[in-house]
Amino acid sequence: MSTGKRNTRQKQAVIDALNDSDEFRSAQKIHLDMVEKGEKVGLATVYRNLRSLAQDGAIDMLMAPDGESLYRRCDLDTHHHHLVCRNCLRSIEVTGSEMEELLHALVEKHGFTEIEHSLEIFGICPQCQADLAAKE
Amino acid sequence: MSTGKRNTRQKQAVIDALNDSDEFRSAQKIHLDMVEKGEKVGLATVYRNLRSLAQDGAIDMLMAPDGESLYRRCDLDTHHHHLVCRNCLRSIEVTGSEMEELLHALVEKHGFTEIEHSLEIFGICPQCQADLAAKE
DNA sequence: ATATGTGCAAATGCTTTGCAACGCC
DNA sequence: GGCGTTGCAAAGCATTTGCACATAT
Repeated sequence: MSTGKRNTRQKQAVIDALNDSDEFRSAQKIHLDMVEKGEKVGLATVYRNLRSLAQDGAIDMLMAPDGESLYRRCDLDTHHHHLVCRNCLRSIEVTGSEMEELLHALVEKHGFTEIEHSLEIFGICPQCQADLAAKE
Repeated sequence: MSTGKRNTRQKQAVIDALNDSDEFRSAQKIHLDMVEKGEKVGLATVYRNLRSLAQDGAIDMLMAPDGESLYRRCDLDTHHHHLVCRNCLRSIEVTGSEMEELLHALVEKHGFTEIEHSLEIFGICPQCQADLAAKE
C-alpha cells in the first residue's frame, strides 16, 4: 500500500533493503546489496520502485555531486540557495543567512510551485581523510 | 590565465558564452548557444573547459534534479541539509533553522574537509505555470 | 480474468576518453 | 619544437523503456 497498487515480493524487498541501512545509497548499490542478501530482483525493478517511492515522498532522494541519485529511508524537508525554475532554468538568488526562516515566504512571494528543496553538504569525513591519507 | 595553461580561441569562446547569460545552463545548451552564435567548437571541448573552470571555482556549477550539470558565471557559496561524506556516503543530519550560522562551526566540529555546499530550490516559476497551463 | 509489475535486453542521454591533428608559447 | 588543447568518434555509466511473461487481487 505504499506506492503501486500491488504488493509484490520485489517491491517489499526494496523497502526491506532500504530499512537495512541509514545511509544514502545509489540504486545500483541497493540492488547489489539486495542480490548479495539473496534477493532475486531485476535492476530495472529496483529503479522503478525507488523512483515511485521517492515520488510518493515515502523515501528521501538526493543528487550526488556526480549526478547519481541517492536514496534513503525516511524523509525530511530542507532548502537550497538558488531559486531555479525547473522548466526554464531561470534562477533567482537567495541571499543567505535569513534563508531558513524566509524560505517559505520567499517561495510564496515569487509564486513558485512544485518546490523541491534539498540541502546537502558534501565533503570528506575525518575517517575517510585518514583512510585516503593512508593509501598515499 | 583562468584555467589551463594556454589561451585558445575555444577556451575564450566558452568564457564568453558564459558571460552572455546569467542563467544556469547545461553544457549541451551552452554548446548549442555557442554554435548558434557562429563559434566553431567541439562539444567535448566545451565539457572539458566547463569542467576545469568549475574545478577552479571560476564558475558556479550545480546539479539539476535530473542529474544534469548546470553552469553559470560567478560564484557564491551556500549550504545544504545532509552532511554527506563524498567518499563513503555516510551522512550526518543537520537540524535545520540554525543551519546558516552553524554551518561553518558544524563542519569544523565534524572535521569534514573539501566541503561543497550548494543550496538550490527547484520549482516552477509563475511564468512557466502559465505557459504550461496554456498548453493543456 | 485482467490490469499491473517484472525481467531482460536494447535504447537513451549526459559525459568522458583515446588518439591523431593542431596551434599556443 | 614541444606540449597542452582540440575534435571526432567511440566508450562509459546511470537510468529508462519496449515487450512478452508472470502474478497479485
